[in-house]
Amino acid sequence: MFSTLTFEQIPNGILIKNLSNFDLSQTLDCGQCFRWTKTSDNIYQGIAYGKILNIQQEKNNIILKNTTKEDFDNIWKSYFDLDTNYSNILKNLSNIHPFLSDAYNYCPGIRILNQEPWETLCSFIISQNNNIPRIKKIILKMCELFGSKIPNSENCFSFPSAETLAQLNENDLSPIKSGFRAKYILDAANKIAKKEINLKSIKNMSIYDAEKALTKIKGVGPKVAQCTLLYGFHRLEAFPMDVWMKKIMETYFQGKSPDLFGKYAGVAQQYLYHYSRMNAEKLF
DNA sequence: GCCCAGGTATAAA
DNA sequence: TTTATACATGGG
Repeated sequence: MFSTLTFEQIPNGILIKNLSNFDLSQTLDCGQCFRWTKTSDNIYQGIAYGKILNIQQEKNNIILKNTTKEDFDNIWKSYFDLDTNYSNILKNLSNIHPFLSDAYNYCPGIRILNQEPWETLCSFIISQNNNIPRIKKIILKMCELFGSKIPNSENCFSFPSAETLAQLNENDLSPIKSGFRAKYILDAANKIAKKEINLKSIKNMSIYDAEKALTKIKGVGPKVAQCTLLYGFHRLEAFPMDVWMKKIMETYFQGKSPDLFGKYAGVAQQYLYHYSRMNAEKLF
């Protein structure tokens, strides 16, 4: 049976107890999000939906600091996917194939976050042919230059809206050092701002139609589109097939140990969710 | 210097 | 329809 989530209000925050299949570093450092920083052991600070959060993990207990009950209910509960019972899903997936079981054992604590669609789209456009530290730097700079300062914060900025970015040109973007991706960011911002592509309607499209709509943006191919759908729309059936997934599968099915999991701990686990809805057996 | 980074657009086979 | 190459930038 699914035990309901129990949490209690503490001074200036929320305490959640006995949460299984939740690991902060596996979730926040796996490459699905780019605005979290480890500030000390087991503590991360991040920004989403225009709010700052400090979050700490001690074994199966999570403390959300500097937040309110209201923000927890409206934002963070959904952001960290706390209403989903991962244990049963993952247990069932593990029984499908040893590959999935290995993937599960490698990183059992990854949650698929509910991030903002526009931020996710923009972030994954920046991610192409790039590495995570630099992706984070570019996004940080972009927020500092074009986002709004978060009230009562020292130096924290929200993610700039598509409307804001749509007013810029390539030259304006040069300080963020996004290189050839600048024109892609601008094309995305323009198409979203002009409602040429409506992010709200994408939520309800089939995965196929959604990918087709997103790939109308310059610089958005299948990988960026599927990542956006998985991480920005929480479409668990999305399947971002990338070079590493291909390598892992090739390696695995040649009978070798998929040591490649070590390079991107997130990959295997993230792709698990794909199989929860797709007919995975065919692939094996 | 050279190579790579969780891709994509573009130009050739 | 598949296969190469450039692309901006920074770090190893």
